[in-house]
Amino acid sequence: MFALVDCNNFYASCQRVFQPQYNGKPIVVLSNNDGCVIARSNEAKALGIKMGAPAFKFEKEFADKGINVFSSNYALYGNMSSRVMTLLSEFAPEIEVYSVDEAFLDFSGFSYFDLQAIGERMRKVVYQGTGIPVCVGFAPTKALAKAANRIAKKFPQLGGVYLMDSPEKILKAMKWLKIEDVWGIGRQHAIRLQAQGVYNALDFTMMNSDWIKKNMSVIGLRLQKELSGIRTLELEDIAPKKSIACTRSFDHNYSTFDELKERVVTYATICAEKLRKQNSCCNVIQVFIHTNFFREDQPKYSKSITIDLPYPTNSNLELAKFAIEALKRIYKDGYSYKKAGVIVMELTPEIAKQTMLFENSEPRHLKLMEAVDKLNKSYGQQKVKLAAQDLSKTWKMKRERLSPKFTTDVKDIMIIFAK
DNA sequence: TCTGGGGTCCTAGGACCC
DNA sequence: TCTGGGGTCCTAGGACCC
Repeated sequence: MFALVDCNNFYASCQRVFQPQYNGKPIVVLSNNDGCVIARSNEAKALGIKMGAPAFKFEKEFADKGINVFSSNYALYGNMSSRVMTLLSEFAPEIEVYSVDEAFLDFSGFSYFDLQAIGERMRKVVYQGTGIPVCVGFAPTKALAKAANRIAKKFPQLGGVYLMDSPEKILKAMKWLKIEDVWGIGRQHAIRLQAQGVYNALDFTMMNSDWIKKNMSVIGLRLQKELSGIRTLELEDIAPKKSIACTRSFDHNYSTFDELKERVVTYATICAEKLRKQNSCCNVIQVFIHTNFFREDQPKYSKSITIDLPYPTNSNLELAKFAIEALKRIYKDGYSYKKAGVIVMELTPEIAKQTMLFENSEPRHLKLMEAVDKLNKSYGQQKVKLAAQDLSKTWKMKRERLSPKFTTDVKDIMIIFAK
């Protein structure tokens, strides 16, 4: 059996851990720039707040309904996530951290154990150790464990744990699970499947597999097997990333090359830093810029460019240089830009860099970057910058309702007075 | 005024090779 | 009248996930 453990309304729950006055109250968490809703507590869901709702359109509704709004605080969520995962990893020999708020655990060989009891114990231990509520679904395949978890979440009377351990239970669940809620079926596939008369997971398992292969590729076929109880997916190891990105919307429109250059250079250095963290170099860099897609009253422009690098690198200086080069080739005067991004691809291990015929094959700026990373680690992100990042400018993301970083910043650690 | 960010995988079709 | 066959690699685009 696999278990899928998923944190309930994760970001919203993180906000509550150190601010228990919001327990039982509706809260939402906004994306970067306080853009749109990306997490909701159950109370907020019940009040009809939709995922992805743009915050500025719902200001009034938030106020009227007494919904508490938070800017996203990724430092807090990341740290809470690793605490949850550490606790979970004690329960099974293998764990796959599938995302920031969920993990698969492999319980094969546990046939003489009481999985229901183990599930309940996981919930208790995680809640006690972190304050984060989780739900647990057990099933013979990963796709079914996803379904079991959904059932544990949807039916509170189950106590947060659902053990899908018999063909009857699987059948019942597959009848209940709507096709659009199946893990791996997105909007497009759901529409096409419904047109074929497939409305739930059971219909899908009984479907002609030629149609599935043709319209959903081998991924669809695998999913069909998974839902029929045939195991095709195993736990996956943590692999180094194949691409790394840093993309951001701006708090207001930018129109000059220099403003964009400052942003793009900063994004490039962030990519470089992430590369060094996983000991990779990149061989390709992509830069894009675009105007605000939502504005009908402004001229639209969107362009991206991909550049092959002459040598693999993870140096801030090198990547900044190539990013500026790329930006020069796509920047056009006369537009108001809303977003830019840098993506690095074709990653290779730092040690396996190809020796160059005409270039010095020594990895560039290795020592320098090591020093930069050390300084930034001690004194804070982006403390050491490139001159092209315009030191006088302090670029700010809109984060008007940011909570303290309760667990990752000494200044924000709570002080408790005991009488 | 104000609408997120970061990933993965698969396929078809074109270019190219011998 | 007649114009091969068998491959590989790369890219763009589409789908999905959190």
